[in-house]
Amino acid sequence: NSDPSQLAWSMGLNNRYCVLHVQENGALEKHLTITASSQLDDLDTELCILRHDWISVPVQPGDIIHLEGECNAGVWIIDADGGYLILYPDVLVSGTTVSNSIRCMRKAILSEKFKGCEPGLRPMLIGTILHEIFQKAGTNFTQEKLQEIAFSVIHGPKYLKELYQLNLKENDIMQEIEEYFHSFIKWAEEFIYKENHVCQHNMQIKWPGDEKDDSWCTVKVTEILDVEENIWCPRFGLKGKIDVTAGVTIHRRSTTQSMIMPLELKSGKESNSIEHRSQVVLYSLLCQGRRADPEAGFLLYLKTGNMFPVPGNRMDRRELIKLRNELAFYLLHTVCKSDTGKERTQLASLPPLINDSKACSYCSQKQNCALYSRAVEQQQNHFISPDVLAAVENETQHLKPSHLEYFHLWYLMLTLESQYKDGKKSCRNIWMIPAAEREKHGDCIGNMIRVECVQKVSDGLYLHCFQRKKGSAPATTLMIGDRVVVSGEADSTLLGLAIGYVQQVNGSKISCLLDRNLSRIPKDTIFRLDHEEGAFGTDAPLGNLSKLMGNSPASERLRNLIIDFQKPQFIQHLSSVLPPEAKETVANILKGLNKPQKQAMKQVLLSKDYTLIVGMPGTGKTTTICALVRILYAGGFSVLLTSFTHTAVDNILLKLAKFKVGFLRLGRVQKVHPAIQKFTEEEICRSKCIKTVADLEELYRSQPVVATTCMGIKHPIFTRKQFDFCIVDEASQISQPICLGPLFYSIRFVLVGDHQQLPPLVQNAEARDLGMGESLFKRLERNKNAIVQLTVHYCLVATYYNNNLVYNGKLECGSEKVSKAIVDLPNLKDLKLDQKFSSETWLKETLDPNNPVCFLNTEKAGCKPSDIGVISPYRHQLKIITDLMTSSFIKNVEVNTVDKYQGRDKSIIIVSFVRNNADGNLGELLKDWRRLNVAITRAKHKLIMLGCVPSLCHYPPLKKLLCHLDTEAMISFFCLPLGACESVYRCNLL
DNA sequence: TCTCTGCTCAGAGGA
Repeated sequence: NSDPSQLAWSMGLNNRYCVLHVQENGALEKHLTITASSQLDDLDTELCILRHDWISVPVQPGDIIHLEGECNAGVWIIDADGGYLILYPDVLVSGTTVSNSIRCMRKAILSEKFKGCEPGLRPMLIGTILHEIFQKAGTNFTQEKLQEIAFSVIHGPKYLKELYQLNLKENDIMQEIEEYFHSFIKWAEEFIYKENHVCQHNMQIKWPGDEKDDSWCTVKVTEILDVEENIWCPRFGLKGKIDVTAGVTIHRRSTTQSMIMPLELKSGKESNSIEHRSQVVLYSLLCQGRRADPEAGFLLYLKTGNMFPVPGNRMDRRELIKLRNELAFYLLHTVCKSDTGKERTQLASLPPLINDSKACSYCSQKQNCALYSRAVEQQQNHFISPDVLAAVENETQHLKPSHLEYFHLWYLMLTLESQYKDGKKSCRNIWMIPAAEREKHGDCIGNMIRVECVQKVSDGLYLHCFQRKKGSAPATTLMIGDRVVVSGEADSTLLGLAIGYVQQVNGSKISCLLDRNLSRIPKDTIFRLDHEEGAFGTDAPLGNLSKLMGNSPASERLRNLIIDFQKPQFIQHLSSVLPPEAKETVANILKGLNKPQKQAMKQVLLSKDYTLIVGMPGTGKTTTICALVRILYAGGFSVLLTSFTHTAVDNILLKLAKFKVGFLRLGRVQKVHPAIQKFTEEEICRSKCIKTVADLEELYRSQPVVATTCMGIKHPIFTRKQFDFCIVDEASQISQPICLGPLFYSIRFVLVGDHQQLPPLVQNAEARDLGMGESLFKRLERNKNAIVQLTVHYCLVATYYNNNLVYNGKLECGSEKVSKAIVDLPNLKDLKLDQKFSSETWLKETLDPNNPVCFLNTEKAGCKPSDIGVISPYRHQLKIITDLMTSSFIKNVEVNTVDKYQGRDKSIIIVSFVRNNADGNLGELLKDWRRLNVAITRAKHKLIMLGCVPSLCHYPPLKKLLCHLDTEAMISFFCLPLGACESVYRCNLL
């Protein structure tokens, strides 16, 4: 518990404590022994007494809390009349989540877990657009102006995709929007302050702290200070966006008061419901993260133009904070360890089911609710009422026990894995760790001021430029394209001002594209830019899992194939698959392929369910996929092409672009390979001037080949388009719930991979033990009839050693030419090695094309291997190599990890094994034979390996490799002399 | 022990 962040802010406004001890004191009180010190042996403790219904706060020893109220002689009293306790204040809960939890806390938690599971609805889109029109109007509410704004918003690029998704045309909603305008204008006339205009509207407000009953006031909005203001408030553990932040004058009892208040817009029915009012109460709390307590806010119904004042009463605030505490508890305690600590971690129960058949029948989370209850909580279900149990059964009756088990296991593994990551990359670092401290790790840049003007790029996209106030910028990992959070430094009221991406890094200047315009913030404000790594979201995989459990034919089919291992079916004859007019084109494409590749094409065409293509290194996987897409395209089929990473997707597209196959690339342009960017949706829309839903529909309809990452399937195109085939490349590296995503949108699928290479990365040991590293590719491999193997390789080096070691001699050589291929080094003769190297024969030998595999033994030399190499298992090693290369002006040599090299190759590869010690300690990374396999199969013509032979021999697979190379006399071993390191990376100059 | 890619977000209404 020496976490320095616990100490920060423990005094003053942010009374942050660690709970040491909890004592129930009868039914009326709970006593917490608390300390503001991080030193647990420190006796500096205080007492916090919880009374009344605060007793129910689920606080435990070890918890971090924040206290509001008064402390007298080391004693805090939190009761119905005074004080608040905020549990886990660093867990920021959004305002809507809290107000959603009023009726059903279980639903609020489920909505957090299964974000984005709910389909977009028409009233929601109308609501969003109305918000934007209102916010853009500022204080100019005339019919003409509103009409003009509405037209540009509806016909602008922002909502085009959403209109497509809901199958709406621009005119369909324009009319509905216009119906609101007279209410907008009515509101403006009543409330917006104008000179020489007597505003006569009065309203009744019972102000917090008013002793008398209601009092009448006149309310005028004098200024719109901000729209969509983003506030993070660790004081109350809340976050949210405020529709409109308004300067308001309130005239009552002959005094006039000016305040900054939140205004919440609602476009639906004028319900004045508890949820709506609660949202405003929460925003009045949230505002205190940035300015003085507004004590109240307003609820404005756009349909009628009526505005209601919502005071932030103590009672309402107290109840909402208690709800927030409970939510934070459930969000944090997702698993429970058994008492013995030896048993498996279990998933915790969610908040209990409510017994309200009407509310439940409308609930958007009812399927997930029932699913979790059946699959996870079944043991604890015995105290549920029979009718609720019946509803749960009914909602999940289409699922077999095997399906519930699959859901349970994956939910648990995903939870374990996300917990592991949450600790390190939490956004709380922004307010808990000073910028200077975070700078040391390269995660942040502080002491920045804004320079130059803010440029509006488009709606909600503003280019800002920051510069270090004094001196140069520190070494940072911040790179172009990284997500950053901009906050005020040393000013806790300016947390999370804007979020965006790094556009350019130029010495001490950094430009960022941000979601908000910061030009209104005082010029001398000092900012910090924090790198937002973003916790690995479980929402995408959980969403896919939830969908897999859905009661639809597509989900049922995938459940049968994936969970129950139903045998994939194939039809008998090709003749019925391809239209006659495509046969010639297909035959031509097939001509360029070898036998197993042709077999793969055939198998895919004959498949009714799925095909697995095992592509061992150098067997032309990319070529095969490319040919497959061309054949399917020629046959008139639509194809969805995906992989986990952008790089892998573009790898195939680069090859495909050479043929006459058009395709649509989805995804953020900055992440796409420059040569492929012209195929992205954004670029096509720009070049073809696509501005209407009809045009967009035509674009989507006209593209039979669509390529994106597995995570890119949230795109609207997938709500309306089905594909004949889905191809997933590098499938052996993708975890099951992610790989599932694209499969919902096609009739058949093809997984391409090689399970002898690296599996999906899993960090949590328990999740790994439970099988989280098993890819869908691996899982389905038990159905042998679905597998085709590409066995003819086009990579010389692979044959030399790897074949017999890993693939049991299955690989055969593609051609005579391949087996004799050597690297072409035309300038080798002319290469004038430095004087000091001329006598060193090892370098010449290493470069000799007739020595295709070399092992440079560093044992005798005692040289630091950290000076050499292109591929290495270790990041640190790569950093050192990169720095050395930069200082010697060697450019364009790709230095990367083994993991990142998977799926790619180069003519010459230098592998640096690094490990060199006497005790045989190899570390975990090199122990994975699959990583070794990847490392040594990346070279097409020449492989140079560097390592300490005696050290590496401690590791069986590597020893086997070395012995094999030795006995077959396929390898050239060289011992390095002292100081030879530098010259080795000079090889790359060739 | 040291391998890391994807993702805006919070809130848009309904009953």
